[in-house]
Amino acid sequence: MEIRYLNNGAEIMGEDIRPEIVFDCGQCFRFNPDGAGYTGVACGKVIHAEKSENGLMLSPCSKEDVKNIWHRYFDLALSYKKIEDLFKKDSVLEKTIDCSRGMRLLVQEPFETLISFIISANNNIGRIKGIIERICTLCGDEIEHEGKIYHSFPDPERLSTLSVEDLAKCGAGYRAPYIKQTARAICDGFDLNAIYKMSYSDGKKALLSLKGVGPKVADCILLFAYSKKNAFPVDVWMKRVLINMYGFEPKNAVQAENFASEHFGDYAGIAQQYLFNYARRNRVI
DNA sequence: ACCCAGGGTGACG
DNA sequence: CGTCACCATGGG
Repeated sequence: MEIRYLNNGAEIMGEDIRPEIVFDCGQCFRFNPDGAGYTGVACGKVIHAEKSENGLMLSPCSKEDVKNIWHRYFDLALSYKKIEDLFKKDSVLEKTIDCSRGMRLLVQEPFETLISFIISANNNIGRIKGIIERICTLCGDEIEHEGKIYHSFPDPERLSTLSVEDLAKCGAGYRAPYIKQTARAICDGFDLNAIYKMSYSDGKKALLSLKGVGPKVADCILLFAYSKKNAFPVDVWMKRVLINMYGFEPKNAVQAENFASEHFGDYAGIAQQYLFNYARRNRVI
């Protein structure tokens, strides 16, 4: 992996990273197609990512931004080439590689991931994005980018200024009180940073104590914010994958962590994302 | 009108 | 421990 710095951007080379896969696979909700690439807000900054001749161009992006933010956010220390080679050994997973090539699990901020996946419950990705956007517009910080105003995801204190009614108006529905209560719990001292150091199962136990967080949402947070790659979230799409592609009985296709760790090893969570992406894009039913 | 979406909660056995 | 009705919302 090599990085070339230009006037206003940084070009990531040596890893096949495809914005339309990374930003439209259901792991994050704040990026949208823009020109030849995607623009979104993460870590309090607006960033545009698009495929370049030699790799992935990030802009605006200084050398310091790469060092302090994007190297971590895009998990650039991890090469996906060997991982894809491993995936080829599984005949089902092998089928997902073509349509998921260029995938990369992001390392997102815990609070944003927590609230976003509370909203995700029994919801679809389009609506989830809309709800989050309206919440950010209400109480996030304004960020100007190329003449447009974007909004950061609010911190726990700012989100707590919204009432349950405000959240409901954003479209959160019955999840509004869950968001309110969980934001309050973080303000009152629930330590999201402590989970970085916890094992997968201890982290899951901690997250499950928060309102609106069940097993699946906890797995998403552990995978997408804390990089716990043994997390294996099972939603309706993954149930279909487990039943139709791996021969699960429907009643057993709820929790599959043990199967995943035995079957996919250290990269179970990444395998999950390849499978999820494949199922959604090919309408596997 | 009905069904579905990156499910969780609370009640009841 | 497992099961299950119920939960807002909007697009297909």
